[in-house]
Amino acid sequence: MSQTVDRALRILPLLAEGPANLEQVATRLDVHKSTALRLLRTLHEHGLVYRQGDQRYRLGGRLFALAQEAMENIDIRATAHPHLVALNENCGHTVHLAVHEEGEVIYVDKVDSRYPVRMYSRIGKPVAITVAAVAKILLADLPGDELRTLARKLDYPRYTARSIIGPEAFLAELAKVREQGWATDFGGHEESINCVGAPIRGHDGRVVAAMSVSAPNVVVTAEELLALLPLVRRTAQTISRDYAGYTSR
Amino acid sequence: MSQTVDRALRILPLLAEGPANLEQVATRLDVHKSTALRLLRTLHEHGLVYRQGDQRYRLGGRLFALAQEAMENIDIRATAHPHLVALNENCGHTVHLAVHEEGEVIYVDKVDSRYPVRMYSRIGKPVAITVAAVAKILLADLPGDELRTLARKLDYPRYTARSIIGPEAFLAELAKVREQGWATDFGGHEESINCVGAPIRGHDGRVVAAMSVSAPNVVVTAEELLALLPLVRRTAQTISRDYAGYTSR
DNA sequence: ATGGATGTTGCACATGTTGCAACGAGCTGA
DNA sequence: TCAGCTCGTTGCAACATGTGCAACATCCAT
Repeated sequence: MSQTVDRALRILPLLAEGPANLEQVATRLDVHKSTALRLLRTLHEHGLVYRQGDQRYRLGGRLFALAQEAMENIDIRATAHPHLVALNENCGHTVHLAVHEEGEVIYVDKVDSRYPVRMYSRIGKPVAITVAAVAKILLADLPGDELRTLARKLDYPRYTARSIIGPEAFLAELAKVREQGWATDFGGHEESINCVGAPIRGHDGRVVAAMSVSAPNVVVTAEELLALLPLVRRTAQTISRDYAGYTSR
Repeated sequence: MSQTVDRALRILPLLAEGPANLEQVATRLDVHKSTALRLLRTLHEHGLVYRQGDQRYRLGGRLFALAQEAMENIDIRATAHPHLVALNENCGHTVHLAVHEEGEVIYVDKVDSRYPVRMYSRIGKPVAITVAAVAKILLADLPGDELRTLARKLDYPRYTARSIIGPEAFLAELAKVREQGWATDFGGHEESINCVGAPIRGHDGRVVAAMSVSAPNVVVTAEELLALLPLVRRTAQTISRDYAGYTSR
């Protein structure tokens, strides 16, 4: 909509790939050097890009601070957090909380496993949308037409032999998830990692977030993890009640 | 420099305070509604802001993804991480890694305490710059004039009775830190939390990052923590060597 | 010294941004 | 049901702002 702002913002993902100098930025934006310079300066003034010693630009620290504050405004987080911690203390595994936002699913909270072998994930990281248990839960709640459109647009990377490939398989899996009210991911993202997840619902019954418990094969088998399902679902329901009571609107 | 981009970027910290509707944004930017609308739409297209159900805007998920990627480009992180983990396994306390960037100090890595009582901090969070051990270490390395300018500009919040207040006290503390090559924070930020930290240096001897070990009083006394100082300094030196060898430029 | 590569500045032009005014949608109370 | 309010959206004309150019500055290698 706004050309100038659009150009400036296109610089950010570009720099996210790695530091770049003025000319590289100008070339990739397809604008004159002087234009790129002005945009970079404006971003710099706002702390969104940082100029390192060798004159190359990279993303700046303000970005972290903003992401940080944004995270803290997500009110489901505050409600859920103590319950996630309690669940973690109870079962010892990694607990995740995720929300959906316009075609992306992102982790917004995480309580680490107490076992030395931990899975890699990080708050703020976009979730593998076609395979993760939390993603299935969140997307299963979308209206049918919107979901079909999304399913067609998605990529279906074959992370492992058990990854879900293609819109039909994905829609079928989501139908199952919607039906049963919970989801699993047994090695669909990383061979040796299993998850079980459950939805957190707002006062109107819509899914507002999803939580999951994850553990590597070397710690517990898929069956043992599945045995935790009732506990996970109970926790999700407790959070839902808490949230519905708490939410002001 | 660029008015349009400047206005657009001013929206971000504004939304970081909490969700806002079009009119609030327009008022706070001091522009017409239609202008604010166009800027918001552009930010929206890039995923930096998100429009929630009630039509209010808040910061969007792409921000997390960007911050995430930016973090992973900070190469000192990759070098330091295994050493931080090793130190954590050795002493059990929370370990932090921080860097300095234009007047701000931010945590870029963290390994959590194995004790149940953990301090609150989060990767990406700006550090309490006037009291934290890592901040003292990083700022102590700045050139004298730049440092004095900065010291005069800073706020000195009285977090606790032991917080450092005022530029003179701060500069004196930094001189001591520079002299001795390590820093502490005994309850200057939170009454019951102590830290000891050491600098990580690049090939030219300049401080490129700082690391620290933190623990609450209820777990170990300040004296016991101080006993870990040699270990912390040794780890920092190991990372420095690793980094100087590794760095390509 | 000389040449090349890259960052920076001032400026004239026209393109994109701006505020306005009018419209639309949703809500409230009479 | 309608008038009256608030708040988001749209089209447009005026002109402020962003744009690319060309010249200059700086740095490095030869």
